[in-house]
Amino acid sequence: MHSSKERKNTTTMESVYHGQSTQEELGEVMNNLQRGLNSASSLEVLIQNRSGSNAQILIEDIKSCFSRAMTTLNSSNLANDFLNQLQLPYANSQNINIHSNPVRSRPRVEANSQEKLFLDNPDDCYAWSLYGQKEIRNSKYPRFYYVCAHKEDLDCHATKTVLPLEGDSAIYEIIYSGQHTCLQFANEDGFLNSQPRISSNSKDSYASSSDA
DNA sequence: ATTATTTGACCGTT
DNA sequence: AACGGTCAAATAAT
Repeated sequence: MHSSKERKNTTTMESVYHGQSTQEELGEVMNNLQRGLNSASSLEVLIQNRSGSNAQILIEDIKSCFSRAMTTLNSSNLANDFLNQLQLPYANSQNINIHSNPVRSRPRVEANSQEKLFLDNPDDCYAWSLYGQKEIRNSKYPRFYYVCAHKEDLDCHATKTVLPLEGDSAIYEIIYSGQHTCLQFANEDGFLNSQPRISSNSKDSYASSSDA
């Protein structure tokens, strides 16, 4: 029926990495996040003394927002590069748990905002919709293809792929593509209900990927 | 019944 | 022709 065979940017999954990052901007973002977290924590202490339920909910919301924002940065090489260059006090934060990148030196290709990460957890704070999986030639596990869950309602075309890698510890190659245009709506009408809905794929689930 | 996941076909790229 | 990214029908889960 729907023969929407519009081939989009099936860009090659070479060593495509993020482009330039403005360190001032990123530093400001990180500082503001840090300030917000500190203020929220301080406010939480005050709220606990007064036991206000509504206020407590707001506090949780605030902390959730900061958490998601920091996770967003965590899902980007921007934060990693920045923290590696400048030793900020929150460089030891648990939110910055990017794994060492096993990829050798790569050319800095200014591609359309693709970022390849190697993380121990494929989850993030975005809502993704799984639209397919594919057996990959030299990989033991298939690659999972996600598009932002707000593609339809908010016309957000951010995508990501998750490829579990073999190894002693579970590491996932995660490639983010595109921008989350849905984020601009997040703070306007309150929530974006971007609850993480990614199925935490354990390797045992699809270990039966026998011969083709 | 609705939503999520699986699966294979389709098709562009290499 | 092989590979892999996308689509959508089939199936499973809730």
